[in-house]
Amino acid sequence: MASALEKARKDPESMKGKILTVARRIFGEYGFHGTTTRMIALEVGIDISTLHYHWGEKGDLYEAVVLDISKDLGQELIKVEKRIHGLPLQDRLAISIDRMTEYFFAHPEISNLILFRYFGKTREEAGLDFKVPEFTADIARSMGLAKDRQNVPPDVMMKVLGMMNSIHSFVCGENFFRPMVNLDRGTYIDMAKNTLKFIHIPAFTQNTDLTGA
Amino acid sequence: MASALEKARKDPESMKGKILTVARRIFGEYGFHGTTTRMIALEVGIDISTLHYHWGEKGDLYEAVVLDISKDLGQELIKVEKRIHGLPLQDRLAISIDRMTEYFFAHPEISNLILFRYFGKTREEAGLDFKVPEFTADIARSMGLAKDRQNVPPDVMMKVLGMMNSIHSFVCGENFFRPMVNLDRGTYIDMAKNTLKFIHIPAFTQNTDLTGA
DNA sequence: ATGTGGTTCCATCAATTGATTGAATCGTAA
DNA sequence: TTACGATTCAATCAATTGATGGAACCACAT
Repeated sequence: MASALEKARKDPESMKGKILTVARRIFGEYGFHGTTTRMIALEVGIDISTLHYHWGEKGDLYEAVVLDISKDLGQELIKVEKRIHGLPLQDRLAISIDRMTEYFFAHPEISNLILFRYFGKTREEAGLDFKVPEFTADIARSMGLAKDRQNVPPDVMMKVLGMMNSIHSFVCGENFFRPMVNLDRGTYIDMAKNTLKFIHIPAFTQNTDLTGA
Repeated sequence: MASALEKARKDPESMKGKILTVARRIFGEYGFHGTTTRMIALEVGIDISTLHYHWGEKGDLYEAVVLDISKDLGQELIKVEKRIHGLPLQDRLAISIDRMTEYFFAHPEISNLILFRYFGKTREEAGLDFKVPEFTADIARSMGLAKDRQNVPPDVMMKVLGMMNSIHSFVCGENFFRPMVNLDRGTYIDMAKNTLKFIHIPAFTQNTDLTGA
């Protein structure tokens, strides 16, 4: 049933919505196994039975969170795509990196959950995924690096993945990295953006072909 | 007591050593909370009480794993540093990326645990860390991007962090990314290396200064 | 007020999990 | 062989955790 999720997404003030919001954050911070239903319920200020009443078992709530985030991300990607449509590659890259970085820093639980999904195994096999392959191919296409979303060359996929992962890394690693460079949050975000642009734009615009095996 | 760890490191065939080896992998795959002492014991083929006899409580074993990996990584960095000493920047970067990528792909649990350490919260506060700040500063210095390991400029720190994280991402994300690009392991690793060099070398060698706020 | 459907919480359960105890086992030196 | 320390395991405990049942509560139409 996507109806439960749709209702929660449309009415964030409802109990379903409040639980979903908190669950996104807690699952993002602690991962699936590190999160207990009691942690979420406590944060919302409700009993665990209320949580189960609305979302079923823990795994179902987690799937709802993944789906919720996947939808948000998809919407954001469409917005960015419209914004950059028709611009020269250099500008498309710069604007995309700025906006996506801004977006993920505003919603760090998205980056957190995506990285957890990539890297961490769950004891019970997880069925649902983040549509990362589709999103990645879409980004490649909207960047003008591939004609259509099918048949994106592997090296382009790798570059796009590398770029997205770089953003996620700076977002998820903020608690760890920011004390290292001793910057306030705003400056850290700006520096992340500039570093990302500085690093990744040349990778897509330079002509030298080093990617051949 | 570092003596227990030292013994395990010197004699990987000992029970302490076998447990440590398995623990590295399992903790890396499932994270701290996702790993149970029974999973480790089962894999080693022993009883959990034997595991506790050798390593104390779960958190102690995890700390030993972190310390173990930190030492391995430190040794590898020293090797790389010797290898690239005196070479021009371009070569230092290329060789470092090749070797570090090769190394992490050969020991993916190191990348896994580092990323878990960065990104995931543990319910009980973890005391020990990976000496990432020191390592990062060391890398910056050995790259010739800073005079000494103190006072590495923030933008250089960010670039180095970005580079290291990119490597970890390709390593940790292999199970997720490789099916997307449909490559065998060797080709995937080669393409990761080339992509990393292609992306990061220009970031350190080009003159354009985009990092200023 | 009365009933009804939807919601919430208290009490509780079963399974999992980290950890310990005490008995058995093994290697080895006397 | 015997004795002793080190190691291993079966059995067990207490705490945590996911999940449920049933009573209480609430809003609202009749």
